[in-house]
Amino acid sequence: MALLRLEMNDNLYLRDPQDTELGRKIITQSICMIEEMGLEQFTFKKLSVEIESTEASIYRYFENKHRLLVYLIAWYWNWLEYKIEYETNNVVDPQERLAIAVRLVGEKKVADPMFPSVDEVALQRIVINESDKTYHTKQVDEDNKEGLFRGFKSLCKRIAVIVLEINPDYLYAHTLISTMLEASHQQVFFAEHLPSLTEHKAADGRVHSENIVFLLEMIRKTIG
Amino acid sequence: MALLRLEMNDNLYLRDPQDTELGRKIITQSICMIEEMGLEQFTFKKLSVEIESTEASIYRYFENKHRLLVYLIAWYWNWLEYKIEYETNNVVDPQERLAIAVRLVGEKKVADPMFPSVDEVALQRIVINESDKTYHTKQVDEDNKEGLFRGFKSLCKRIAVIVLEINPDYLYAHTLISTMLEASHQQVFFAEHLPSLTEHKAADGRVHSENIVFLLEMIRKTIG
DNA sequence: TCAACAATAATAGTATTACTATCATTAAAG
DNA sequence: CTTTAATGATAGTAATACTATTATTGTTGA
Repeated sequence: MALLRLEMNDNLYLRDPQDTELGRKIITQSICMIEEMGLEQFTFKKLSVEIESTEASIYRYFENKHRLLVYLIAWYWNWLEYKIEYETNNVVDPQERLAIAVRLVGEKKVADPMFPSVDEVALQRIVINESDKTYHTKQVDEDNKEGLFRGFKSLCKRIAVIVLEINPDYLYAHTLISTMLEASHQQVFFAEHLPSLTEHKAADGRVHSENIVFLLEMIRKTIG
Repeated sequence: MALLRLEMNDNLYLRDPQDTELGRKIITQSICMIEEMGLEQFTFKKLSVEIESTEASIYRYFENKHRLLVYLIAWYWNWLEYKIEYETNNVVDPQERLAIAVRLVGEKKVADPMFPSVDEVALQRIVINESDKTYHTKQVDEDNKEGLFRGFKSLCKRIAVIVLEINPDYLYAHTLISTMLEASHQQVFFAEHLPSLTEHKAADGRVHSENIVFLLEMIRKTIG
């Protein structure tokens, strides 16, 4: 199987981590550590110890840990969009394409052999736990100008377009889809930590399948 | 007009800030500062300078700045629930009660003279920008056990009950309402900072009214 | 009226974090 | 085989998130 590389916005990094051994180690190990200890406990110092490198070297790849997080999350959305594109290709019925997209967004991910340096399972957990922190900052607007959130916006648009194909008169396609994208991880978090906020059950992977049903039904009924 | 005091969970603070002059100054000034500079830039040191007190004194009220944020957000949800209770009292039609609740959740807030030490306008901005940070931490579960999120959960339940009155067979009442509560501030944030994610327009207070229309319609159609 | 008690102020100090800077070493490319 | 790019080693800084100690003030109630 040929190895792919997702095209990432230049501004996400100082030096492209996909280019070097050290870069890939940064990605692999940071995913592992952020998932385990959470973003706040994670530091470049700790990471440098794990990968047997130095803080200074990591700083040559990413300006700071926020940028690294944004990179990881952006990678996830790019990957998801690629998968959606791939799996909806040649599917003519927009209802069916919508169902595929929602399933791909909501399902529990498994490792993708196409990208051996990325643990997609752990990365999805990071998205569930930390992704909102990428834009809830004082510098959102500058970060946005630099295109750091293009992945998420592009994914939202792609699904919104399907919605508009189904019902061209629906006024809130992007609003609805960004709401559902957020709910796709928020509800998993709620099921695990604040279960009274949702009917979904965290046990096994039930949350994901229940959530897919919920989200798809919500979209279909809402757009009529 | 009689001054009220919202009943807050004891675990939210070390010493009740509503009891003392200094406590109220902490609340008033921290709302102002967090809104202005964002949670990350905000520190107890800076706050102590503004209120002409000391870090140590503030630490006698709140364990740390995260707890202070949780307190403020909890206050907001308690306040909202109180308003909903008040305004839906004696309204028999559940559809009408739902509409009132969604309007109160989504509308742009104005200062409530009942609580002079709280700037509700600024506090709503904090909810929009920072509220997700209250639970996206490693200690969610302990915090939740201490009841720190009771306000939000209680509000969610109250509206979910209305949904179930309208359609007792709907399976995802809490899921849908927690989704809509999140969307109620997320969409405002998007309109202001990532406008391609939403049809809502940030100009004036349009986001709020457009969002109310969107959210109510989404709920109504989804529950059938 | 005074004692004692609670709240706060003043001050200092610590460990950790999030960097920045400098210079030495290694590895790869021309 | 030399130049240069990447990395390593090491050091240092300002800010943060606290904790601790002692002094001062203001209130209460005996």
